[in-house]
Formats: sequence, structure tokens, C-alpha cells
Amino acid sequence: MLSERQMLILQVLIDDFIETAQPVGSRKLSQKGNISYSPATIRNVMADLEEMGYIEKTHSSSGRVPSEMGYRYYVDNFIPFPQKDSGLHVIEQVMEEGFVEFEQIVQKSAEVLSDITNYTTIILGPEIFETTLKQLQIVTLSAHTAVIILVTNTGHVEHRSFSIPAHISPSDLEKMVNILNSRLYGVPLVKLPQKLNSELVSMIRDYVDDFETTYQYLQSAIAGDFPLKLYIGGKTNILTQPEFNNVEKIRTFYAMMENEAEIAQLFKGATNGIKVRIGQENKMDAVKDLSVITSSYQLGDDNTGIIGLLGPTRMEYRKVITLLHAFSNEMSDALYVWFKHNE
Amino acid sequence: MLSERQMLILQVLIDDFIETAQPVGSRKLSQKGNISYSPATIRNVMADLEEMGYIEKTHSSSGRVPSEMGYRYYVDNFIPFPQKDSGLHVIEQVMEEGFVEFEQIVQKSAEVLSDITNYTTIILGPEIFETTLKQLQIVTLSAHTAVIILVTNTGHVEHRSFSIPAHISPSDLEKMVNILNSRLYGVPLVKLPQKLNSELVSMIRDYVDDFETTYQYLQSAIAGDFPLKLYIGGKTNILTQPEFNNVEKIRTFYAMMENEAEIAQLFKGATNGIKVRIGQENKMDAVKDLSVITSSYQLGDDNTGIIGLLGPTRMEYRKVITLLHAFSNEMSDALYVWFKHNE
DNA sequence: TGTTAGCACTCTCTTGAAGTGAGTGCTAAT
DNA sequence: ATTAGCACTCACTTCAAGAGAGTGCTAACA
Repeated sequence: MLSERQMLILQVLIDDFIETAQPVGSRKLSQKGNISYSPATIRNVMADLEEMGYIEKTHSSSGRVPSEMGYRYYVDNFIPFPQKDSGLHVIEQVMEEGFVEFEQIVQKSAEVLSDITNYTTIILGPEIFETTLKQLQIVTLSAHTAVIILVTNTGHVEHRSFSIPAHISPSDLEKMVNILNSRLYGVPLVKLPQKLNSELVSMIRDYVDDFETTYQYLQSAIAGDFPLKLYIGGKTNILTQPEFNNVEKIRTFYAMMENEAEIAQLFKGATNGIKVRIGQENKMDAVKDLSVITSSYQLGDDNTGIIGLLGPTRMEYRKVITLLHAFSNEMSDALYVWFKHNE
Repeated sequence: MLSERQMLILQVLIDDFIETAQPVGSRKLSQKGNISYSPATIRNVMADLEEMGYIEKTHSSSGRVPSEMGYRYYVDNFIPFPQKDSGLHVIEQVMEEGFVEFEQIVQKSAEVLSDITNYTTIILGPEIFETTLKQLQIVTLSAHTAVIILVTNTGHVEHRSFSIPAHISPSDLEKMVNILNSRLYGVPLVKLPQKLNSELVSMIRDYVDDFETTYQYLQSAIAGDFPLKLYIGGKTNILTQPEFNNVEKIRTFYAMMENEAEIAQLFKGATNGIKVRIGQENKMDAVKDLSVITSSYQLGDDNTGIIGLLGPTRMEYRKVITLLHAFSNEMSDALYVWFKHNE
């Protein structure tokens, strides 16, 4: 349990370090408006805080720097729960610029968020979790190849090409599309393979001559992993952070950013409210010295998407949390309107 | 006109610098196997080469470094025209790994190429130039919104969502799709807007009640720029090059890589054979101290795509040119087979 | 006459010493 | 309980010295 004074010092120290990225000394703290102790007193307090593990020295006679534990305390205790309305209207602003398509708006929002914060923004569309199939179509390109197109209820389009089995006739193909459409309408994309295996096997068997090969092809066409839809903004903004001053760090960061599956890992378990993960609290090695702040947004009644900001542990937590809270509300509202409009 | 000896020195010097990235001195050159002159003699030759502008000093008593003019001479004179078959089979290798879709194969090839060279690979699909419309479909998501889907002859799928004008009826929509399909089949994507403006205006006017709004919506749905399809590999590989040792360079490089339109600019005028652009020869500022090597590949009879490698001016030109030549042949061959199969 | 050995010179880079400054911990006085 | 004072530590800067790699020029050589 920290005393009033310890808390004051800790908070002001972290605030200062977040701003300047420089170790903070006792003299500097004593000059701050809201602190009225002499440097010597502050040194005593800092010695205590260091012993408890909230702050650290970079070398024996340096100023102090927050530890991850310090940041954790800071986030848990010094940041008020964000107000409902921050007066920030990113989406409105983006839409004024004339973007009409849903995906464009999200992408642009990610960029705006990054420009405001100088961190990297990642928005995970809700489609992964719960979007459902609206329509399925097969377009034949030639006698041997075709493209299967899946349209979701959010207007997202997935497609993959496949070879048409030799034995199957155009009319069989059409029949199959009809069956699939009637039976798979409204099914969440992620459950397609399962559904295909359980209910549809017998139907296809009845209608189609060469069951085995057809089924196999169908499965490979539908059942593969659906790529996650990620919207990333400000991959270069983050380079302005002094923490990214050596090439090796930049390398591991960008290596991670190239791998979308890995990025999605970051968001595991972040499905609800605002979550802050500081440094080592992240399980992934590539972000062990970064912080990840995630916030969820609502799509309809039970679908959620995630918005994340990625920056150094020395992050402007206060600002970012407010911002993210406001923005995810905005997203939810915008999507609510959009959904109503589409019903 | 360079003498035999000058050419020898220049070539060996550049070879060495490409390998080591260190300024090359006369002593070092004299120890090379194929050079039998003393350091003093070599110094005289280097003084001449410097006067002519082929090599430079980094400071008054340093070894020499090739100038861009030197690299140009090197590329034009010291690199034999690549052999037909290099024995390298990237695509085969990639396909053995089990990738089936066209786009996946190209993407993976880009990555392999980058891993071999440690430069960044960019492959520009042929679809931009000459792919034609195979089928057009409209899927309605709700009373007010729909997705328009364009499938090309290469199996590429483009889609964008739009709002359905209030006055238009489902049957009108269907009629329109039929008209569009019959009239736009086989038309190159890039010519769609034009075609729409010229031939189709009157037809739509006849069939559809509220011509004005319908036409306007259709145009916005079809006529926007089609995003280029770029396959990029090894964005992080290039960071291993010693030239990328400061954050500012990395920043401008990645800033460019985020902008696909800008990347495509790089490839202007590179539609035929192998082209090497060294440093300032590039018009774009972001690559003024890099080299770009491009090679074209054939798709069918008259469509071409482009493969590019991006690296420091100190590039392994010999190796890269051979590699790129072989790989673009491979691509052409693979696409030829693919096309025959699809006819 | 082309080549090379020799030498003075230049510039970078490394090393170490000295000095500066920011910061600390401890002790004693208030 | 707080703070002034002081000795101490460590990083960083500056400077000089020396080493090393390289050059250009001149004179000797084959």
C-alpha cells in the first residue's frame, strides 16, 4: 500500500517520463508545481519506491525510470475511467472527407488514430467472429477452373479459386450452389466447414453423381482458414518514438507486422472493454517491450470487434485510453446506424 | 573510352565493394588474384578513374567507392546477357510446398526471391493492364445496400459496396445486371468506365425508369480506380543491408512501401525486358539512393506483368539480373501452362 | 617509357585522461 | 519529519596522442 506522498511522486514521475523519455531526477521533481518537497525528501521517497519495485535506475547515479510494475500501478490507479463523450469525432471527420465504403472508413480511421497518437493502430473487423454467409456464388472461368465467392452480411467478400472436378457437369454445379445457398444462408463463416461436414454430406450425395471428388473439392474451397481482415494504420508513425532508435528493434517489429496471424494473437482474450497489456504482460516475444491497449466495439447485439494501439511501454496511457474509449463508442454507434439501415 | 587495365581495375573494385560495402584501397586490389600490378600503379589508374567520374573517395585519404556512373558502366559492360536457363526453379519449389492458388504462388515467389537476395521484391500482377471482365454480379445485402462483384478472366475478384437508389426495383436491378453482363463481357477492367459512358448510357436509359440516379450510382460503383494488385516480399529483409543503418532512411523507405500507387510509379516504362535504374536515375525521391531492377513477364500473348527488386545502389547486379531473368521466364512459362489449361 | 619503391602527408578511428554535470545516499542539523 | 550539505558515482563530452589505412608525388628502375 502506497502513502499519499509516494503516490504523488510516482504519478508525477511517470507523467514526466512519458513526456520526455528521460530519467527523472529528484531536483526536477521538486520543481514541479504540485510538489512542495525538497530534492532530498523526494530522494528518500524514490528510494522507497525503488525498493518496492515501482521505479528503477538506469545506472547507479541516474534519475529514475518507471518499471513495468510502476506503469501497471499508474494505469490501475491514476487514470480515471474515461468520460462517455470526449468530443472527438474521428469517424464523422473521416466521412466528411468523402469516404463511402465501410472498409475504407475503417482503414482511414485507423490512420487518423495513428496520426493523433503516433502509435500503430490495428483494427480487427468483427467478421472473423460472427459474420454470416449472405450468398454463395460460383463463377466458372473455364472448363476446369472456377471461383467460389462468399458474400457476408457485412458486405465483406471472400473468394478463392479451385479446379472443377472432371466428372461434374454444369447443371450439377448449379444444383449444388442452390443447395449450398439454401442451407448455408445465415451460417457464420467460421462454422461453414463444420456445417458442411454434418448436414450437407447426405444432401450432396443424393444430388450429385460423383460424390467423393466433388465433396473433397468443395471442402477445400470452403473450409480453408478465412483470412483475418485487419486494418492497420501508422506502421511508420511508430518510428518517431525514441524507443525505436535501433535497427534490430525496428526489424522485429516489422517482422511481426508482416504476419497477420501473429498480430491477431495479440488480441486474444481482449473481447470486452478496455485492456492494457504492458511489456512482459504480453505473451508474444515480439512485443515484450511494447504495450498493447485494446478496446472492443459492438456490431449489432453480440458481435464484437477489437481496436488496438501498439506503442512503447512509455505510452501516453491517459490520452490513449480516453481516445480509444471514445473511438470504440463511435465505431459501435456508426455500425449500429449502418446495421439499422441494412435491416 | 576505358583501357583494358582501367576496366579491369574498375570491375574488380566494384565487385569487391559490392561484397564488403567498404571503400577499396590500392593495396587490397593489388592482392586480388587477377590483378598483378603494384599498389602504386593501381593508385595511378584509380586517380584516372576518379577523374573520369567512375569512382569516388569518401574523404581525402580513403579508399575508393563506385559512383553511380561507375555502377552504370559496370552494369552495361561487365554483366553478360543472362543465360536462358539458370537451373533455378522458384515456382516449382513453391508449388511443391503445396500452394495451389495463383495469388498465393505469386506472393510466395516474391518472398522466396527476397530471401535469396535480401532485397525487397515487388511483383505487379498483369491484371492491371489487360485483364478483362468475366462476370459481373450484384448481391443485395438489404433493401438499401448491395455489393457489386467483378470477376476477371484471371480469376481475380474485385468488389465494392454501394447504396441502392431508392427508386430502383429488384427487377430493374436484375435487368441491368443482365445488360451489363452481356455488354461488358471481355472488356478490360480499365476500360469499363469509358465503355459505360459511351455505349451503355442509351441502353440503360431505355430499360430503367429513374435513369439519372441509377446511372450515377452505377458509375461510382464501377468507375473508381481499381486497386493495383501488388505482391511484395521481404520488406524486412532489406533492413539487413548496411545501407539501412539509420532510422530516417528506414522511415522514408517504409513510408513509400505503404503507398501502393507510389510503388507502381516505380515501374513506369519498365514494360519490356530487364531494366536497371541506379540511384538518381530513378525519378522518385524515395528511391534516389536505391537501385531498382525490373523484369517483365508474359501473360498470354500481349499482357505483361512486372517483377522488381529494390535494394541499395550497392546491389549484386550480376546475381540479381541472372536471377530475375530466369524467374520472369519461369513466370511466363507457368502462366502459359495455366492459360492453356483454362482455355 | 611504363612500373614501382619510398616517403611525406591526410584523414578517420580508437584510446585514455581529465573535466563536467546530473544524480544519488547518507549524515547531521533544523 | 524535513532538509541542507557533502562525498561519491557514473555517463558523457572534450581533447590529445597514436595507430592505421590510404593517398599523391617523386625518383629510381627494367
